[in-house]
Amino acid sequence: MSTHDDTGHDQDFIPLSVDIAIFRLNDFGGLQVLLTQLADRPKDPHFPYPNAWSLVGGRIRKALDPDDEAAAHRTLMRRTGAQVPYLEPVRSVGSATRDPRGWTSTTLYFALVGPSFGWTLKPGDDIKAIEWVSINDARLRAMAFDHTRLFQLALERLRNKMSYSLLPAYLLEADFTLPELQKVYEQILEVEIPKKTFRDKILELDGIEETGKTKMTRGAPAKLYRLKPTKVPLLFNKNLI
Amino acid sequence: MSTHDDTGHDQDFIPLSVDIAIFRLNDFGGLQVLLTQLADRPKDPHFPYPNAWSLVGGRIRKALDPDDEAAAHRTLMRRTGAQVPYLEPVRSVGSATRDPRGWTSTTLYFALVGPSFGWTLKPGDDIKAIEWVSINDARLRAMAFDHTRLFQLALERLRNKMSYSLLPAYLLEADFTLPELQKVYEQILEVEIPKKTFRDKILELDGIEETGKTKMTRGAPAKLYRLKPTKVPLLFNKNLI
DNA sequence: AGAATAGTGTCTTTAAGACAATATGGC
DNA sequence: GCCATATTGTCTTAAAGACACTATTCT
Repeated sequence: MSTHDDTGHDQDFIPLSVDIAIFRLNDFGGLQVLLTQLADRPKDPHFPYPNAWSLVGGRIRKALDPDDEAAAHRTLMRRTGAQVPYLEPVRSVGSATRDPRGWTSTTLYFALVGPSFGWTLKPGDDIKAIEWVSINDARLRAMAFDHTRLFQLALERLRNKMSYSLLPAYLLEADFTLPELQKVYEQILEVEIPKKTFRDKILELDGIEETGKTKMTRGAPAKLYRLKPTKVPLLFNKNLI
Repeated sequence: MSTHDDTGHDQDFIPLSVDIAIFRLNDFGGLQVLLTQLADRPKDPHFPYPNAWSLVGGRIRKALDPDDEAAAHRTLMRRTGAQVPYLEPVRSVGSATRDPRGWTSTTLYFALVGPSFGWTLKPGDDIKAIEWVSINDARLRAMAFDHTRLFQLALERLRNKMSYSLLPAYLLEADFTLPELQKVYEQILEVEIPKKTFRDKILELDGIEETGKTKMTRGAPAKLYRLKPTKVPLLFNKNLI
């Protein structure tokens, strides 16, 4: 048996969607996620969550999406008008109960964008508002469908993976300093990391390189680094924290 | 927008399946995975992979499966007649090309079973044979659909996760000794671990407890341990290796 | 000059690993 | 007793962390 079974009953076709937890840092270094507010839909009295907030998401369209990652990119493009630099699948959730109208399945992604991500937030017929929201915002605790749990899964994956990878670099400009990078780790993981240890481990990883430029701050100027052009963000063999 | 979009077109319903990489150890400690051989289906000339080997899998059935994990359990039960002690989702893959007949999506799981997993392998109309196969077996390199890649993803997840968790305990009897556990790590990760380091880290984790019994070997008897009854297999804060 | 921050060096503490010592069974 | 293996203890080495020192820029 496999994916494919011609004995499959017609009634077993299931609506498939993607939902994306897209993260950025606000001007003070706080982590935010992009939420959309579902419209009223007066013409659709069975729509279960009018006015509720949800992650960015949308149905997979066979004709438009060669694969599920393409569906995620298309959905983000539709709402933000820009291409995200980092996108990875977290997991899929399918059940009879996550949508009161019946069996559905969604694939959850998480995305990271830097401060100069060139988005233009685009509501639409089905979306009343779209907004960057702090990860402590109360709206995240009462979202449509199972999106509260999806958001938690995405945040957990982000925290987990950043403790052994250079992922947080995608939340900064392409050129960044080590003190900036350290602050991102400390802010999101809510820990303090000894400066020496942090620098030694990051540099030993050999996943970033000097740009030759420096960035002025209030004190001494800091060297600017960039990610080396590898496909995958480099992984620590031991945890950073 | 969300999982749910009443503007979704009928032609965007997509066949959904689960595929499971179920692992066990053979009598010599080698890792094996359960494969099925797809039947001929002479009545179905469009079936793309007659006689090919594949992971255990099947269509999700709305009427039978409250959620995707239930579908995985039901599919495993159908082929092995037994309940697996450990099952976790790896990721979903959906694309227009993974099945030549059109857009499909599957959720990949991996499962671990111990030596006394009470299975009875059950072929069927659509399955010609079902067999435990060493992870080096050539059939794994030429499976139906994208199952070769799915298998690699599952194996990668297993190797990755066992380096910071007690997962390998699920490949042993409920009561196991530390030398047995160490051999599983070493076998699957293909590394040697210093005995003292291994024991110290495993015990410090506090995820296993002594049963009070011992197991005779060729030399001195070894203490038997069992997993403490926590839901989640305990995670190391630093990698084991 | 003084404040603020970047980057480095040194010493202490902690963890990992090598290796030996002891213990317990089967034969 | 002898062999094989389990389990623990000790010492060495390596990594992590505390902390101080130097360097650079701005005011």
